[in-house]
Amino acid sequence: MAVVRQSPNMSAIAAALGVSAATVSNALSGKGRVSPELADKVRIKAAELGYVPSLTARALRTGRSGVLGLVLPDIANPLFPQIAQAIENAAAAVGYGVLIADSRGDIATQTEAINRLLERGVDGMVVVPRRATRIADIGCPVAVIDTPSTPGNTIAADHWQGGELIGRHLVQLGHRRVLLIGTHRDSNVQNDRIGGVKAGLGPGVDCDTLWIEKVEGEGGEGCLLGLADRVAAGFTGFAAVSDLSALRALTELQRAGIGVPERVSVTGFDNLIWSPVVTPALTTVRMDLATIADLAVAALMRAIEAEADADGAGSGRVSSAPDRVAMQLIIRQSSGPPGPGAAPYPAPGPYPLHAKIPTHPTAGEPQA
Amino acid sequence: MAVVRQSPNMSAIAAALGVSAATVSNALSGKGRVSPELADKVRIKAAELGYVPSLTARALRTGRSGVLGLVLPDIANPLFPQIAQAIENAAAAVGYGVLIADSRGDIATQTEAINRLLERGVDGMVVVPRRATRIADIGCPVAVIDTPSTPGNTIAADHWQGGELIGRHLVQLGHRRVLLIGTHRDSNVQNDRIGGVKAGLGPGVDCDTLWIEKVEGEGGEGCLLGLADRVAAGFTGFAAVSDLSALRALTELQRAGIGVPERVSVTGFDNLIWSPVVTPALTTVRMDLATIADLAVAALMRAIEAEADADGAGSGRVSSAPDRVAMQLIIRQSSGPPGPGAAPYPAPGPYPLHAKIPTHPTAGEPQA
DNA sequence: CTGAAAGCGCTTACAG
DNA sequence: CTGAAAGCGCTTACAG
Repeated sequence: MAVVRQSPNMSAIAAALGVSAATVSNALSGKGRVSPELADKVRIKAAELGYVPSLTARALRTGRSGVLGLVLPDIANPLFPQIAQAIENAAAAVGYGVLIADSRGDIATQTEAINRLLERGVDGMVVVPRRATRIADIGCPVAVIDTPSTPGNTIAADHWQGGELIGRHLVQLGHRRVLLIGTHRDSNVQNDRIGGVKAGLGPGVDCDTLWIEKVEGEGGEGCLLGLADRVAAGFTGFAAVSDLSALRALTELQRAGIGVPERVSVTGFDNLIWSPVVTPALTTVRMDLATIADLAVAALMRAIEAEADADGAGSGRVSSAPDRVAMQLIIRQSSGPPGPGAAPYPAPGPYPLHAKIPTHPTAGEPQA
Repeated sequence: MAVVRQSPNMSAIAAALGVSAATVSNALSGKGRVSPELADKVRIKAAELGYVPSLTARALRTGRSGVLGLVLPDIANPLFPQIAQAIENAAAAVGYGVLIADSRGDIATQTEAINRLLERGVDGMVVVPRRATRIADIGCPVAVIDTPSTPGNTIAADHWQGGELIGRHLVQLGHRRVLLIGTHRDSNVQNDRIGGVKAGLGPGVDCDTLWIEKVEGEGGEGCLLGLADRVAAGFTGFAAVSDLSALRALTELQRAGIGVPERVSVTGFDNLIWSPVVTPALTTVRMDLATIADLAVAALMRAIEAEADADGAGSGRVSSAPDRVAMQLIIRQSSGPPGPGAAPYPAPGPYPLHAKIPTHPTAGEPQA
């Protein structure tokens, strides 16, 4: 029962050329020791035959799989797509593949997920730890993306500095009473962001923090945050520590008839997909995920190299020189001067119509 | 230069027990041919030594990698997390790993992504094709998740039926003039959904379709859809074909001072993360992604088996008996009877305060 | 500059 | 019921 071969192997190329497999290997890997002419012939023949190297065989031989694991705290997190995309790109750029593992927000599952990845022989892994979790030393290099203030962190966005950006922005707008909105008291990311916002606001601003303990759970649905009361109490700035909370705040305020941004400002974090399209568009701050991913992968590559050289298990958390990358403020319409009439905000209407309205839209065919 | 061994191999177990590696293999795989007692001894010794099988070696030997590829049209799609999670879980349940590939919404990149996966030796792949794209036969089994009406589709949510659910809901609420909102004319998914909504609304309802051509591009930001004019023109139902568009519609209407759901209803699609938390919470329809993923993976497993048996390349698109799975309507506050005062919707206030407000919130430490 | 040989860790006919 | 042997496709010292 011969295995179905999808493409020729090195021996086939070697046979076709009357040389040895070792020579084909050397020629293709470009590690020298083969005359330029022969190397060319080999390359040409390989292309001609549609040769695709077996990464599995290479992995078995070299002990390196060429695969990185990505474990995320909660795959349902709206930030996940961006992180996954950034890591996948960074990994692909250095010839690595990415195996995903979902930890479903659960600590036990996170450990299982890591083990599954280990069994599959990943050379290293990127983990975005579930909040309030530390990653133990496992059998391979690990790059942790959390916050700069977390022990064991490898690389992360500078959440504190991002918070400062928001704080300064709000104070410049003239806000003097700001409500911070977070969802998880035990999240390092959120605490850093909140610390940063307060620092950015400075001592002259009165602020309070509202923790929405379970934004997702049953009962979280449709439960209002009491923001209208806050407005009545004099709050004019609402700085959510995530775009999801910001959206929640924005819609609640609008629903209560409170003008954003004429009367109050709302800001978020992370520049999630909806932030540019809601009305008013959400002021937020974004992470440079591409850079973070590049640095995380680079750190992993260094550790993997080192492990191979040192022969000893260089496994463990990996660190890199700059452990934080700056966040960037994106000012949109949801933040403006406090108080009625303070800003010349473009009134809602007339509405520019940028979309075409077909008279006879085409529909797909039903299959029933 | 011995490779760093993280765990003993079969030979080590065999040596420790004075038996052959073949016997260890047979005992561990449970494929019989080993006395129960010996098998037990082997298992115990394996556990004792912390044996972890090398999936790479197994892959090389059997020609099966135990890995599935997942290629997504646009990893930034907010639905991605749910799909990835569902596929990862379904795959893990049958002992498979999942390698991701990002096609960045680009057709050429989609092909590259597929090739990268192929080179890594995936046994099969799940692809959610970019809209208006067909997946050519590649060298391995492929499960396509698109729409039941798309040729080559393996399994998908019944988008048309989901649309019908929305249509019927709106017509029951009394809406007689409905605006459908979509973003991509060439999307089979959106066209099926729109067809379904129209079918559900029936002939008695007047409807029109608004295509927001580039919701993401520059210039899409903050550009209003002219919904207030639509309301003035008598539209009371706004059925978006995605929750993102629904959110856009909802906030635009709110911003214009139009009460949702007292005056108009807004509905979405997909039950994305924000739909339960906005105010008013979004009525939407959800796919049963877990079932879809299970069926896709099961179809792939069958094809992989068949390929091994048939010896010939059974590669190509895979089909399964039921190619569609029903969608489920989730009624929330954003949809209600049309016209002012028609519904006893709970007025915005007094606000129940379900969140605790700490006096001295703890902040993380700045690292500057 | 090129080749023969060994070996990564498994699984699988085949013999005993 | 158990073992010796071959081999998946590579890479890497080591000889020539």
